[in-house]
Amino acid sequence: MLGAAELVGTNAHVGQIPAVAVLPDVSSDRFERGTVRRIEAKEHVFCDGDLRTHVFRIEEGVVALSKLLGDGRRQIIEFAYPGDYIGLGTLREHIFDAQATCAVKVRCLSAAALEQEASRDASLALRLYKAVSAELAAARSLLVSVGQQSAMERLAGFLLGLSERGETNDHVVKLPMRRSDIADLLGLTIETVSRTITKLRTMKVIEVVRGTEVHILDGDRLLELAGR
Amino acid sequence: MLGAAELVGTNAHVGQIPAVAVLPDVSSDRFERGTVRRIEAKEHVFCDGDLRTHVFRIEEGVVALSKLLGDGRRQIIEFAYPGDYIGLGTLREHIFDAQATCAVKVRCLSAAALEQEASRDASLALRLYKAVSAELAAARSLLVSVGQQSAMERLAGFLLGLSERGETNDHVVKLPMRRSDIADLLGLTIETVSRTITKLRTMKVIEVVRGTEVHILDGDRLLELAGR
DNA sequence: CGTTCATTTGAGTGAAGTCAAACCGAGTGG
DNA sequence: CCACTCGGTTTGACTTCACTCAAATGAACG
Repeated sequence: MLGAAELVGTNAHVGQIPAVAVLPDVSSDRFERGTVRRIEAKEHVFCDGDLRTHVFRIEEGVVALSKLLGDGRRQIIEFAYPGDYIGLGTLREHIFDAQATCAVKVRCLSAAALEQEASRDASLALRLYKAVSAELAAARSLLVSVGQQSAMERLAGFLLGLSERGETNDHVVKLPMRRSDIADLLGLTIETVSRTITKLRTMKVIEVVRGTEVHILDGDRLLELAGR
Repeated sequence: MLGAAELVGTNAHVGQIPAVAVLPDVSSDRFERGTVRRIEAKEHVFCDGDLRTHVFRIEEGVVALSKLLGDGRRQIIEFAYPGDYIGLGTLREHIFDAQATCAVKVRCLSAAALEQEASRDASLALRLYKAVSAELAAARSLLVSVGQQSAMERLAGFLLGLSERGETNDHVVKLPMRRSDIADLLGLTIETVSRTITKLRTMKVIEVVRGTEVHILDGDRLLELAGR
C-alpha cells in the first residue's frame, strides 16, 4: 500500500495546494483510505490527457467532469457529488477534465494500488463494477435527455434530478454551479438556460432566490414539463 | 451454476424462437458458456422494464440499445457489435430496449450466476468492470457528440467510427442499420441524416452504393468535418 | 462607489425540424 | 415479364426552437 506522502502533490494542477488534512486512514476499507485534499473553485482535480494516477472520492462540494472541444465548446459529462468517485476506468490517461465548481474536498486513492487490490479482492472489484455501472446509467440518461428533449424538458428534468438528490428538503434546490455549467451539461447555451428559468418563474412553477436557490412551487407541473 | 436448459426461453420477447444452437459449453471461462440464440431483425432481445435475468454477448449482427420516450421519440444509446456485452449493470430490471437491427446471434448468460461467480472470482469481476468501463467511455463520447456537434460533425464522426471498427477495409463501410437508427443514435431526424449524407456525396467525400455501403473517398476531409 | 463577473433581456438569424410529395429497389402475384 | 405494392429514402417548401450578438441589469467585493 502506498503511504500518504506518495498521494500528495502528484497532480500538477492542484500541486500548489497543500493537502488540508492528511489522514493516513487505518480503516480496513480501501475506499476509506487516502489523503483528503482541498481544491478551490475552478481548479482542476485532473485534466484531459493526464496520467490516471489516482481515483478520487468527493467528500465535499461538486466537481464537473467535462470534455473540451478544440474550439472552446464544452460538454459536461456529469456533476460528481459527495460520495461519488471520479477517475475510475481502465485507460492509462484521463480523457476528461475534472474541475471544481466550488470549493471541494476529495479523497485521493492510488489507481494502481486500487486495481491491484481489486485483482485479489472480488468484493472490491464488484464495488468498482457497481460504481461504474451507476455512472453508466447516469451518462445514458443524460444522453437521452440531450438527444431527444427540448430545452424546457431538459431543464425541468435537471431540477427534478437535483431535488431528488437534494441533501435538504425536496422543494428547495441549491444550485452549486454557474449557468454556463448547466448549459454545458444540457447541451444548451447560457442564454437559453436563463430564458427557460425565467419562463418557469413567470409560470409560477419555481421561484429563484439570489440566483442560486430554486424553490419548487409546483412539483407536479415540473414533472409534466420534464416529460414524465 | 445454471444448466443450459435454464437459459432457454426465459425471455418472452424471443421465447417463440427456439435456440438454433444449444451449446452447453465446457469452457472454463464463464464468458464462453451459455446457449446461443438467433434473433430476427427488429425482434427484441429484451425490453425496457423486463427483469434483468440474462447478460448477452453478441456473436453475430448488430443490436441497438435504445430508450423509447412516451410520445414515440427514441434515443439509441449504442450499437452493440459482435464481442460486445449487453445487459450488464446492477439494476434489477432493464431500463432500455435491445432490438436486433438485422438477423443476430447472441450468447445468453445468466445474470445471477454471473454475478454470484464474480463475487468469488476477482478476475471475473474485474472483467465486468472493464466491460462496463468501455461502455461508459462510449456513452460519454456519444454524449459529447450529441450535445455539442453539428449534424455534419456527428455524421462524419459516426462514419469514421464505423470505418475504424470495420471488419473489412478502412474505406468501405457497411451500414447494417436504417437511416432512422442512425438518426435516433445521433439525436437527429431521418431527413437531416439523409440531407447530410447527400451533402457528403455532392462534396465527393463519400460515395453510397445501394444505400447501405459507404465508400470513403476523402478520409482526410471526413476527419476535418468530424472536427478532429 | 466603482469594478468585475454572472445573469438576464432583446432583436435578429440560422440550423435542424416538420409536413408533404416524389423516388427507388425488392418482392409478389397476375 | 411487367404492373403493383410496400418499406425505406430522398428532396422540397416552410416553420420553429434555440443560437448569436449585443446591451442592460444585478450581485459581490475591495
